[in-house]
Amino acid sequence: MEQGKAEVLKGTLDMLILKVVALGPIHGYAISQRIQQISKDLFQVPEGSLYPALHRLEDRGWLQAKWEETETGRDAKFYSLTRAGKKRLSAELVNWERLSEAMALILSAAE
Amino acid sequence: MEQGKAEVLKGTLDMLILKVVALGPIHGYAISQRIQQISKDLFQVPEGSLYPALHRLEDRGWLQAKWEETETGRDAKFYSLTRAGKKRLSAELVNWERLSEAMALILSAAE
DNA sequence: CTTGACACATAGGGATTCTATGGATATAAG
DNA sequence: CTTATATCCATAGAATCCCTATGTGTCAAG
Repeated sequence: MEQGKAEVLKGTLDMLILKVVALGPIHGYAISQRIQQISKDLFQVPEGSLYPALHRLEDRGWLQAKWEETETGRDAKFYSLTRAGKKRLSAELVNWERLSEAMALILSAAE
Repeated sequence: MEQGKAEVLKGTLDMLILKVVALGPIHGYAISQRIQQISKDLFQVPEGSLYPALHRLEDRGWLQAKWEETETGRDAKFYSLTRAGKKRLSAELVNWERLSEAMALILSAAE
């Protein structure tokens, strides 16, 4: 509720991760930074939320990971979307549209 | 994810209830129907979610309740916003704006 | 007289996320 | 050199929020 940092809306973290990974292979730590950056510093994704989510998405077959080196020579787990992950993302995007439109209907309702 | 009924976005139920109550005094059962109706039948609010939420909002001082008769002669608990509830709602609306804009930023991000 | 709508309520559990903590490596600061 | 900061991964435990399932009672319709 405060001005400044905020948590991601519950239930949307998976979709946000899938979307960022869809922009190109990327490792976990960078995903969280990217979300923060694109959201203009609004959303924080703590590592205790991020990594369990990544494992969940991998377990469900939406992400695949392989260890590679970053530009700076560090080892990092790079994630990319599977075919199922792409389908899942697109379904989640469609669903988000419906839900946020319904939200708008209610929040703009007048007596 | 399916077409048809959906759950409310997690974390938004309190705001939706406050908003509907802000339209005028209304009892619990009708709140859930109203949310469903305004959302064009998308959102379902099961009673097991609704009533605990109403009690929570009352405990926090955002809603006040009194027993009255409905048009059809039944007893029902009519809720209205307290002053604190109005402030809370308006804060939640502002916050929702910020969050959904940040969501849009990420979901429309291109490489 | 039984089914369905109305109206309230709670217990118990599931899913998701957070806080707290841990480890390891690189780089910059002092 | 040593310390702090940033990078990168990970898990345990708790908190939050919501749902399913169940229960009570009333009223109207058939």
